[in-house]
Amino acid sequence: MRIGELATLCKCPVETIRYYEKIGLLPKPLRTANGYRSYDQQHRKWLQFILHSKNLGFTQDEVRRLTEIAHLPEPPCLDVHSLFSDHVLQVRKKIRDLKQMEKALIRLTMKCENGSLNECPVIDELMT
Amino acid sequence: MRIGELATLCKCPVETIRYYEKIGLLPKPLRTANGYRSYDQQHRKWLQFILHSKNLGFTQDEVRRLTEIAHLPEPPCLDVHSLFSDHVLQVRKKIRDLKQMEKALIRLTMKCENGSLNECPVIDELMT
DNA sequence: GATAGACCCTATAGTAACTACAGGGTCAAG
DNA sequence: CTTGACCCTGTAGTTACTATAGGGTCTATC
Repeated sequence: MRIGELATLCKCPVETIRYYEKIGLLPKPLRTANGYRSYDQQHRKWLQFILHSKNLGFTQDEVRRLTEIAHLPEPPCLDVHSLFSDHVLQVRKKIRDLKQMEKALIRLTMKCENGSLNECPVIDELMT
Repeated sequence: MRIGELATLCKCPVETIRYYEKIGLLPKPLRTANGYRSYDQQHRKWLQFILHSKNLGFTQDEVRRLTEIAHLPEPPCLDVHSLFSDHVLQVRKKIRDLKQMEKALIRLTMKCENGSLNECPVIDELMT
């Protein structure tokens, strides 16, 4: 199948597929006589793998490590597990940080009294 | 005061201060005879304002709008309020998305049974 | 046989929000 | 008079793409 078909199948822009190939995340496909990329089902699986990992919030670097593990003949489950549990911790930290942010934002908007004031106390507080 | 002193006062790298000046977030300071930047207390307040806004998760563009409002003679509280409440919604959406992620990650790590398996079912699932 | 339109190709530049050089100048202390 | 800590400008690198320029290919239709 050609790149456009793979793109619609995986709901991923064509440029992104070429990009993943360029940075070595997705294995290079064969080329037809006219130079077009030619993909098979295995490529589809690899791309799916990358996209799902991204969806779970893994960075390019982490995805790279995951794909390296996945390409091994007998992927060691333990390595996958440790990558995942590290990542869960990071995600939890982000959630905590965002909740802090939310609290701070709400505290400040309270000072505004729904924006009914003429002078803005929020700006003053942000400057100090 | 010179850029290094401002940097240590605000706990912000020197390069970042120059960067904020370049993109027009921080007003250009006066220069001493030898070309060094010379900052006063007002600059410190503006920089503080930018840094605090970033800490609350505002993007550069939002910070720009906030600083524009803050630089007005009578900053309209209503505008600040609407920027803040929009932002709270975005933050909440991010929290929801991350919680989804966390759930999916945990469901997958469960499949691993603490990495004790020889074959990795997580990799298989990510490919489909 | 010409041409329009939908594909495909490469290579480069742009985005956010900085950070890290390279290659210089200034100034006070020893 | 030189060492070291500052300061300057300008450019390139980072992440994870997206967009554009400038072309080639293939199929259908007039």
